[in-house]
Amino acid sequence: MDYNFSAIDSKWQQYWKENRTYKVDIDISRPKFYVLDMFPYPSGAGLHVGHPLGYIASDIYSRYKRLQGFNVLHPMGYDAFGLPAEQYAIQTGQHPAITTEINIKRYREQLDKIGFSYDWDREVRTCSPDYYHWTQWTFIKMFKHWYNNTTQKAEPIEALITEFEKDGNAKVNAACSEVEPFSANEWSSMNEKQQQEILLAYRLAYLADTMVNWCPALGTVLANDEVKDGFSVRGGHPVEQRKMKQWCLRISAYAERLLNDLDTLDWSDSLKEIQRNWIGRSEGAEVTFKVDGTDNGILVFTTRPDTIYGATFMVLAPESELVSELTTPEHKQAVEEYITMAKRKTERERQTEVKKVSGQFTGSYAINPFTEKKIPIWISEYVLGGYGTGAIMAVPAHDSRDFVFAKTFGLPIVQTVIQPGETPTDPATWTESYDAKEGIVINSDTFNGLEVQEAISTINANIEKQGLGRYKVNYRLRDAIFSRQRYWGEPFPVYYKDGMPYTIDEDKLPLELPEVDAYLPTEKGEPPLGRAKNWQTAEGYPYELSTMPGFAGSSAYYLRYMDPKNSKELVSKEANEYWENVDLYIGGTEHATGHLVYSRFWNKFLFDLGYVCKNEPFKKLVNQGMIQGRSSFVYRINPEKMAEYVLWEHLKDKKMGVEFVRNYRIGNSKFDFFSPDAKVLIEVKKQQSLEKVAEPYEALAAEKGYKLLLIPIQDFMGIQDEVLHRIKEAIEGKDVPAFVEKDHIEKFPAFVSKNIPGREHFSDEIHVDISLVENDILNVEEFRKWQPHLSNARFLLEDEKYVCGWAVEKMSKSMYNVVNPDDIVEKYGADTLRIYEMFLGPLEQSKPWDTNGIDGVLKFLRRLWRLAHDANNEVCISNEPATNDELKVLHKTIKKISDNIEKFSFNTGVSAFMICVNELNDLKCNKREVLEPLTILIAPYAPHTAEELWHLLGHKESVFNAQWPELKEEYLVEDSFTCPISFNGKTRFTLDIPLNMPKDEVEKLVFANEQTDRYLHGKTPRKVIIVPNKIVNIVI
RNA sequence: GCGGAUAUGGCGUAAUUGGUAGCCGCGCUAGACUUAGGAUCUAGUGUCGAGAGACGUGGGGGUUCGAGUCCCUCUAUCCGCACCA
Repeated sequence: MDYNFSAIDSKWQQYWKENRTYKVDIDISRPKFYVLDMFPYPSGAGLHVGHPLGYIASDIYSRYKRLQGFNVLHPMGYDAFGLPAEQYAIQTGQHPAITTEINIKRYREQLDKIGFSYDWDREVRTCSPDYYHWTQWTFIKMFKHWYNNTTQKAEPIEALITEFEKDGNAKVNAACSEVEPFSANEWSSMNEKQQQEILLAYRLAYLADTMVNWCPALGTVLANDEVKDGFSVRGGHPVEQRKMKQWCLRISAYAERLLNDLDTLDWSDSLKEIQRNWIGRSEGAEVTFKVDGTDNGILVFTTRPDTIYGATFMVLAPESELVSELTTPEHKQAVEEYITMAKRKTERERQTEVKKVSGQFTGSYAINPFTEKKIPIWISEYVLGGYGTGAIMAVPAHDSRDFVFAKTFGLPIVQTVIQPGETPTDPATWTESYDAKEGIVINSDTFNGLEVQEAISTINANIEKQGLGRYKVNYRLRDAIFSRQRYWGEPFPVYYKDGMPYTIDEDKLPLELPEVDAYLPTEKGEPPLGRAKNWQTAEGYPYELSTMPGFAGSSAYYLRYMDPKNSKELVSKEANEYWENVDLYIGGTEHATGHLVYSRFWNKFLFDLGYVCKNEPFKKLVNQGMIQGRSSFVYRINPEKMAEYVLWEHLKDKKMGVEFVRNYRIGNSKFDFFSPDAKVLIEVKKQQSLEKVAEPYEALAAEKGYKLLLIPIQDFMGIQDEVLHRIKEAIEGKDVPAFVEKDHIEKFPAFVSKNIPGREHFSDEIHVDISLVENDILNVEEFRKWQPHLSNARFLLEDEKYVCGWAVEKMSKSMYNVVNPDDIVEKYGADTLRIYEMFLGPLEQSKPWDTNGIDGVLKFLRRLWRLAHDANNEVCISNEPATNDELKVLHKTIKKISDNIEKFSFNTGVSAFMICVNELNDLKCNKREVLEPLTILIAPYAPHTAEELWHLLGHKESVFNAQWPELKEEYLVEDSFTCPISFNGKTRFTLDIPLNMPKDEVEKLVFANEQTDRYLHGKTPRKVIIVPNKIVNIVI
């Protein structure tokens, strides 16, 4: 039988399904291994060849681990709540659940065709009530816990109440929103609403007025990682800042643990760096500056207490609550105008205006606690309300932003740090500030002469001693905003009583998403859930109308896979203690600051509560690169540009005998061409435009005594000769009609091949579906059928072919460059697709999809197949013992393949297989002793082919129940080494030298060789370097 | 602006981690077989040179017996963050 991949694919996919080959259960007799893919959002577009890249890699790894005796958990599911399904629902009225179901079905079909080893019995969908039951449950737990900074963990809210009843909140060291101090007595005298309000400030899931990213087009708020450059990541709609009451998760409480525990993870440095950046830890001091003439103070955060003597003014964020209090009557109007202006700006505008300096003086002054000088208090947008204390001490000499601000508003600049050995200059003459954190302190009283680092700690200590402030660590990480004004998400298990939120009882979970008549906001502007009937508790308390964001469902899915059918718990203790956490997680970098932060937080919270046994969810993480598309372009002729270009090419070289100029002006009228000698004006335009200008142009020409040629460009291609003829006649003084006959009025879209000269001057680049293009040559007939308006398309060819342009871009529907894996599987088979994707290059690297070379992979699989078949394609396997040469090839391959899989170097693995098959081919080896282990080796890469070969070798069970072949080093040992002999570092020839030969003998051997004399050129070597079993280098 | 990564034949890439640069595949050239086919097989293929040989891992410099690999510097591309005090 020939290598019939489609028959093999379907046969074994069927077999795996029927025999539940990939079903896994807890088995304490075997070590576990958990391999996880980032589950996909099932979009309407289906999978493209980029999606499976990571799945194939993790599948290879899973199968490899299984063959090594591990009990491998390798599940898959769907991140099924999300915007696109909802947008589609708004447009069509179809329930998102239906759309999602259809898409999931399609995804599943596509995934099945590639032959993954998922245990589909463990599938999860974030949108199914059995699943979001536990998302809601976790939310309730967060609502009922607070973060104790002293113990560094989440603790039950009841413990906090007990503490309040005993001592008030004075001794509580919590990560919380701002709360006024109160005593035990005050606590007991509060009514329930007041108490709830205080507790809300402590809860890990809390409701608060926050500045949010509001996207008017989507009608919802977005998380920071859902916004990029002031536009929504999904849809690209503008985003603005707005203050709204929202659910938030106090993820900032975990900032330090999220940061520190990064060190324990086997993730790439770049990814860890992105997370460190996102968490953004900075050490410094919190210092209070007294407001002049009052008892109030302004608290600021600074990382540079060493420069406090250089603080010559203060700046508040415009949204700071202190502003109204500090603004004096004469500055009130200007300040208020400034604040209104700042509020109106969208995130986008703020970002583009980063370099612009703006601000207003409040009229008030503060006292610098060290210099005791009066310094003015300003407000400016460059100080952010959400970071630090929303106020800064400005040190213009040593901070570039403060410097620009001081320069703009003429504020004083005082230098307090200098590079050793330099003499101070007047800061007013500087062009930029000295920001570096190194040097010697000056102008700072008793601290003069200290080195910056010493000064920071000394002044810090001084601040604490004087009671001005304290050492403080700040994080950039903000709490996660957790409400979305959408329909297609998890409902909050929350109802409102007396305006305060309460969670429903856990035994009432899941709180199922209600039906609505439309997926749009209500007339009152409430979220879509406002349309649901009876959306309230049995007692009549209204439920929350927002739903949870996308990351809610994806934050703990890896836990649910461990025990997906459990209706009593998120995950049983037994399952969690067996599977622990994810050993290998593969996915894209796009989740670096979103999902991967939220998941870690979520896991740490559950860890604090004792529901999970591991502190971190994902031990090792590998980011696969993106597979980009290779778009093809056709060049549509722009008739106006074309006509001008072609004419100009003729006119500029005096081909007409007279000189022409381009773009000639008479008054306000512009003509395309003019010849002063022949007194001819030429204008090229669309017929309709010409008719409009004909009259005034004729008048103008008549007035000057010029001849006027108005040339319509409709289908210019067909009338070039005619046009040129008319111009010639005009130049020669013959009387010519102003209009060329309109004999080509039909609209023929015309396209020009890529390498036609001047193409870039007269055509527009248009994406063309890549299925119409092969090797950059356009299939002209198919192209005409592609879209109705192209049926009459005409082409300017080169060598009778239409050559397309191309570019590497993101794979997307709109660029017509999407490659569907189904097509590749159909044409080449699943195993070829799998191997080819791995062969493309290193897993982490982004690369364009390019099928050049896929034939090589198919050829390789055929050659492998033929090792076990004779010339007539009959199975032919020898039971003779293998020769040493054959065993050497095999064991070399065992070593390489194992090493490469461990290192995730799948591309070099493929290369090793190719070498192996080539060598076995040369040896004409069809021995069972070699082919059997080889089949196991290749099974992770090419599971279908391997199963079939395994079967042909006489086995009844799946190859995945076999054992990974054992490496026998003894077959790899060589007795001699081909040693390069180099002169001055340049290799000249090689010598076979017995392994481990003593150095002096090697030297003798080398100098006994006549080739050595040739390269010595009669000179005596100055030095001979012999690195045993590596190289010999002779220095002359 | 800050941070990270990358740069090797015509193309995708490889190099035991400082030791023969270009493995494997594509493409290309030539040949074989053939009821010419986008099948299969064989040989060749970094550049210059008839040859000996010289040159060659983005550019320049350095360390070293020896550098694609280490150090300095510049350039280009990609990615992340971006008024974070």
